[in-house]
Amino acid sequence: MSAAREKPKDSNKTRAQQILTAAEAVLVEHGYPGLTAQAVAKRAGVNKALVFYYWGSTAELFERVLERYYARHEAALLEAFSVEGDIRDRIHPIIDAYLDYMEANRRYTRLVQHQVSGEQTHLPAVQRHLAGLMRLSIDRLASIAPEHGPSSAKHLYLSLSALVVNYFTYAPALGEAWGDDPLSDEALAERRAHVHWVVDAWLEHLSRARSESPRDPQG
Amino acid sequence: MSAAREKPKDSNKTRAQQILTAAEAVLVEHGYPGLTAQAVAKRAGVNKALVFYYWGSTAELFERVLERYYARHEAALLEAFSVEGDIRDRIHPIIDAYLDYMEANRRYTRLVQHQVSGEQTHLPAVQRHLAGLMRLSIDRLASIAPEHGPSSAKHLYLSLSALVVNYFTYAPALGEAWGDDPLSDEALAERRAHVHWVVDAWLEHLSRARSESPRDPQG
DNA sequence: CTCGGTCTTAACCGCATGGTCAAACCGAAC
DNA sequence: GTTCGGTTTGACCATGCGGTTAAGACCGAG
Repeated sequence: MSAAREKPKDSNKTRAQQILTAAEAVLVEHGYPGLTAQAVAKRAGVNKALVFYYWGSTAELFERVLERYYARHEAALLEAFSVEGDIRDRIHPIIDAYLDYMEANRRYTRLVQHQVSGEQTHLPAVQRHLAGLMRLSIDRLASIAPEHGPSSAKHLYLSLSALVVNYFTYAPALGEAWGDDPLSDEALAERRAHVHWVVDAWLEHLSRARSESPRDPQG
Repeated sequence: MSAAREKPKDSNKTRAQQILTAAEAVLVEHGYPGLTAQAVAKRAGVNKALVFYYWGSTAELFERVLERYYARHEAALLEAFSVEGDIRDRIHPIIDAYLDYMEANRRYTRLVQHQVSGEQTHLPAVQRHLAGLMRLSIDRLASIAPEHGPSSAKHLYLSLSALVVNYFTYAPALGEAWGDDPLSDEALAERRAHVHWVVDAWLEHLSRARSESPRDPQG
């Protein structure tokens, strides 16, 4: 078995990676229904059969791309949470880091939303990654939110990501309802301020509940 | 032109309405990609060509179903808002009515989410309806939230619907992350309590901001 | 019973899809 | 230069799609 032809003629990437990158581009541009073997092949400048030669099926290809995204997502979240000191003092930088990542991956955001709201076919993959992200966040939020109940960490995490993710999901549809572009720098900054505002409201409400009924920190 | 055959042989519905109902069922069960003429025809127990005879195209069929949903949505929202007195006292019943509707239409919720996060093809319809709903809500929330800024009514509305809608969107994916079924009665009740909790936090934060800087109610 | 419009159907078309395959290509080892 | 094995290709297949069409079934009006 001779080694694979070592000829990185195009940006020193292997053919398989070229195709994966092309798939990524196609996916964020045209969504899951647009992720056809033909489209990927054309984008990568290769024959359609090569897609199957290297990746077996389009479903496999999709899962790999999704895996990439979630790996980055988890890394970003981990890094955001890696601040020191009381989380109450650091929560806003964390939120900012989360928002930064989401803004940078806004097209993925819509894609994942699309996928998770769609068929059950690829649900297991999403499920697996989502569970990891949630466990991670709940763990880090344990010191400021109860484990169970209406103000529990899992609800707060879910709501926070809903706040952020849904904005990008609905952005294209908001064009008419709002006067200006929801994805302009100004609009994004205002949304960011809103998220911070919401988090402040939560923290305030959490601490007030704690001070009013110190016997029952479980909420 | 003689009148259409007045023979409601099957649950006194016209053929066109039977097909529309079938399309609705297919849509909420298999999503937009599953809404094929064949599937609808099979569901309705009629020939495939009939779908086109009555509705022209599958796209047209989809829009009609969506229109139905949004009409109901807007009606539910209007009725929820039709309470009297200070909105601050009535906000919780309103939220409950909103949640009631969403719970009753949870499959639609995922569908709309799926659609709005998908291709641009059917965006205009979603856009039109969404704009109406948003205008309505902002109007009713004007007395408790500023018109612009981070705590403005439009952000609050968007965030509130995100809280509610995303829960159903992600419900299937939450199975692994949470121990119990996110759609069980208990889980739904807890989520409902969470939404109320969030709204309370918002109201508190809003009134505090107002009392702290009464000169600038614009936020 | 016939007429005429409405409804319904099977058969068909063109197209794009995911996926396969055998043959051709090509650099390296001998 | 010839063989060898990984790589690449165009041609091909079955399937399902949206949509059309022409012919017939049905049924009330005359």
